[in-house]
Amino acid sequence: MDSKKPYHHGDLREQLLLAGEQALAEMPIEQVSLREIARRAGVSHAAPKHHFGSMGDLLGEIAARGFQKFVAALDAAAQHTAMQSPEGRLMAMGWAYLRFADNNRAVYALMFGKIENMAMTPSMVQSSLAAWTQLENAVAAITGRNNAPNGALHVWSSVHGLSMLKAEHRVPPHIMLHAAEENTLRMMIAGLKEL
Amino acid sequence: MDSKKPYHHGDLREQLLLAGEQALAEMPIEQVSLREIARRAGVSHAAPKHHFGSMGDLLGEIAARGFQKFVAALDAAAQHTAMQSPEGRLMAMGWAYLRFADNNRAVYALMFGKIENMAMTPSMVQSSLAAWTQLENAVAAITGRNNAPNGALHVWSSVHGLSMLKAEHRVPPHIMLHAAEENTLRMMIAGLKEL
DNA sequence: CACATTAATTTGACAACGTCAAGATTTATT
DNA sequence: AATAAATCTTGACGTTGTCAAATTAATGTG
Repeated sequence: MDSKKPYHHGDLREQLLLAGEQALAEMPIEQVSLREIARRAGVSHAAPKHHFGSMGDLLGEIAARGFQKFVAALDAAAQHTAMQSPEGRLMAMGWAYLRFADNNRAVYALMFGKIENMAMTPSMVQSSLAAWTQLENAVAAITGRNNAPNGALHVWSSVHGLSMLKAEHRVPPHIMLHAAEENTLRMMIAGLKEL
Repeated sequence: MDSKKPYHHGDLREQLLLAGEQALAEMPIEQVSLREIARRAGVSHAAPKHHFGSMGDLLGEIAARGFQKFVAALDAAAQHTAMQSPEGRLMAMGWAYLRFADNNRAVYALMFGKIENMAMTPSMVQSSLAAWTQLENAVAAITGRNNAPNGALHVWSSVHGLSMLKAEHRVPPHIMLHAAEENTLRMMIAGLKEL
């Protein structure tokens, strides 16, 4: 059912997702509408109905894809630092997290709840859980398995908070951003060892 | 001009702000509309126009008030722990932060950018800056003045991230929340000392 | 190959939204 | 008391998400 090719025009479902991601990248999130996405895909305003029950379903699917790319990015960072120290690996994952948030602003905002009426698809829950597991593993190498959940929450909070403050331009101008980010990641890891 | 009392019906400006805050507390943020707020205030749908140029201006004012309450809450925590250790004080401020986010979900979301078209009023910028200064002072007592800005960013990131994850229900269910929060705050402070 | 069935898309409608312009109504000023 | 200014209402416009019905194309079946 998923693998079937075009019925009518093309694989509209895929086109809508791409158009949606493109729209999110090009315009402020508040003016990305279902009709705008349909417009970009070159179909009528109600065409999406058959592929996505509601706007929330479409955005939910985009967020789910975002989570997959997100997990992949963290994974790549982990793989790439597989033979470094656990601290070095966590540091790299932290930077990968920050980079992802920077390079996928709108999708990242979507993933973490900027839009209320967004469906939480099973695929999304799964990817989200995968990211946590990934993080707990990286943390466990430093704190041990027992403390991994609490450690992971600490790490996630720190990096996520930093991403959000940056994205919403809430970091005061007198702070030198890049150096401060490095410091924040270092402090985050230092704190981890006192758990 | 601000202190003038009712012209026509009552002080509608104030009523609209109250109705808005009430609406934000009672219904999902995405269905809080200008018309809904006007309805709650018992006036016609276009009545707000004279007091707030746009919906964003109204929400901006609500967010600005939120920031004032926020600063006051942090201040109270700082005062209340004035004779404790700097670490104890920062801990108390962290809990105050988390409590505020819990007790003022929608306003807190507003304050940190959940709604895009929100005006950033001067009063809001000022309160926001005040909160940073407050935090930097509390941090300076631990790290010294020079490191305070970077330390404050670390602290804010950690607590803000935790608040957001909680608010958006992104904390995995296998984590015992209250204890994990306490731990996160402790690790945050421990990291601060390694700056 | 014809014909019925099912899937995909369009068209048109609805209620709700934010905003604007024009009119009505009340308060302030002189 | 008369004029001006401020406040609120009414009605309109274009936009949005969603739904129902009509339309079109692809599939399945004799």
